[in-house]
Amino acid sequence: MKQGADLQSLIGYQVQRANLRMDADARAALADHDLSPAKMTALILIRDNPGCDQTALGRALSINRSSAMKLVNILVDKGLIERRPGRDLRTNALVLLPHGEAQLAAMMKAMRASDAQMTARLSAAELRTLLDLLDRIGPDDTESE
Amino acid sequence: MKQGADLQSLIGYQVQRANLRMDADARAALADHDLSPAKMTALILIRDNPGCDQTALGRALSINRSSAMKLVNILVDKGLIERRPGRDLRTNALVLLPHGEAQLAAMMKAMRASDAQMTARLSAAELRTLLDLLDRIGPDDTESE
DNA sequence: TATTGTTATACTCTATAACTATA
DNA sequence: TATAGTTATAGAGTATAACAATA
Repeated sequence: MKQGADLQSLIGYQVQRANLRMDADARAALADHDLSPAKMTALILIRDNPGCDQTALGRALSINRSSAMKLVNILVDKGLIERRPGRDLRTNALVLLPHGEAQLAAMMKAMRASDAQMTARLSAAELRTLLDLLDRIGPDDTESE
Repeated sequence: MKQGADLQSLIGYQVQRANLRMDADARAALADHDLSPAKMTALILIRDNPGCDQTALGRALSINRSSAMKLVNILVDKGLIERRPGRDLRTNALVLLPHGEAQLAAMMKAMRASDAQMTARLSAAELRTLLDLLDRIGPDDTESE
């Protein structure tokens, strides 16, 4: 299939294509671990923010409370995290359990290998440049200045 | 929420974040047009490859025949494309209809504006660099040499 | 045998709306 | 009033498995 000039010139489309390639490889790398890349991200966020509540986790993952609820249920059912009493009687405090920590370590290893393999054709300097450019993608703020 | 070193160093994660930001803006830009970015991409591919069949379209979009079928049904129902007799009696030839062409033009305009707005903080040279780096993300081929 | 389209079914992820308890 | 969690329900998008027609 021909990919015309319209598609080639859209940055958003090319970012999406790159993301699809990386995500497919990451999913394959995690296939043995029974968790999607997004669920692994959730585990990392909970580990790095112990005691966070579900709503905050959802915000960090760009999903709403209800979706965060489902995600947390799955991780709890698998014995990877735990809900503990939170800072008031409404909130849960999420913590990573030892089992989750162990599984996360194994997944991170597979994920790093996938990441390195997919970016093997870029030098360290190019990777730094890429991260910088990606980070600067976002709404133009000139109107609010 | 803290975003620890593990996440910051994963290129795949940062590509995904950038993609999420651009996709959200693109969806908002297309909200009036009743078609997702992926469906707009399908229209572009059909326009640039008139007479292509559903399976080829699916391959270009990284979805299987069955999913392509559903997508094509939606575009046909909206009067944007048409199934015509293909190169043999098994295949359909997909073509963009005038109505689809008009809607695609309007969507491209909105999409280009969104794309430009989200990349406004990058210079033309930086955008070229970004496209080059993104294009080089993919499986390392060294073992097959 | 292989391929294209098609249909039925199911799964994942996400969202909305409403409810409860708490603040 | 506002917020956190919860539940029920629904929609989009995708996949698998099977079948018919055609190659």
